[in-house]
Amino acid sequence: VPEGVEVELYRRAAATLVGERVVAVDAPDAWFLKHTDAAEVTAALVDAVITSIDRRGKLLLLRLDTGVSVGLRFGMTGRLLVSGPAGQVNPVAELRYGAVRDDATWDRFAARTARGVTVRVSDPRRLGAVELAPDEDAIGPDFLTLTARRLTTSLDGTGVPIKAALLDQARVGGLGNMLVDEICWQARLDPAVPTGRVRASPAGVDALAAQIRATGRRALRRGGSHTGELPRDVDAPCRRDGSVLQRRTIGGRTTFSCPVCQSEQPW
DNA sequence: GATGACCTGTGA
DNA sequence: TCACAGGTCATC
Repeated sequence: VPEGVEVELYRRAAATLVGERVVAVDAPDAWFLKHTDAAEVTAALVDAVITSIDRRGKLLLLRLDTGVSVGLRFGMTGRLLVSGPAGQVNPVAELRYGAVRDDATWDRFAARTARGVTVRVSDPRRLGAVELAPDEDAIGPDFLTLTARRLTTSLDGTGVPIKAALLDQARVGGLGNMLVDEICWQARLDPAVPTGRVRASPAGVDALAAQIRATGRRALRRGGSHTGELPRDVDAPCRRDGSVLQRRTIGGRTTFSCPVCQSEQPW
């Protein structure tokens, strides 16, 4: 599943596109284009030069010399594939999650540059999106550089479970279901604990911010948000104490946690 | 603030 | 055959 970790890997893979002029666009799936259509997105890209490629949370941004930015979202199953003139596919294509096949009917969006580099979004489930000039300010501080100070602001006074707060892209950008479960497990924090209780402890906010950064960096190093130590299996034992993991729905998402080592406030 | 819809491949 | 996966958004 493409969380911020995967999108960061996509960004690095796509860095080869910087400085390239776009010569062709293929946008065969109108449903995938949000607040725009194939003609408009083609007009925005063709003849423009890609000046930089940025990431805000799970949003990938192709910035153009025209001042326009094209936002790519990957939903649950979207992948970014970059291929050079020789046709080789970028290693990002090897990432393991969900479907690993590369079916041409899943192609939702593609752009080709003058030198023959192609960037392509493949998404079987069609939950991703392409958007012109997306609202970048709607995304909170990034999970890889999150400070305790900014996390404190993001956790302002509510009783929502801490997991739901961390999944809220307006509060923290880039975290998805799997990474949040892993972060809570690493922090020995019950994902159901009210956000206000975490915020009330400066030491807790500090530790949580550090854990978010550390877990994010580790997942990045290991190549994906699915590489954590917390098993996502029914009846799987906790790696720390061997307890049978608990499976619940929190924040509308399937949640795994250890009923023993994550049951008490660690701070 | 919680819930369901969106979408469709996957595996039981 | 059908529940299930989960990022995002609309609606309750």
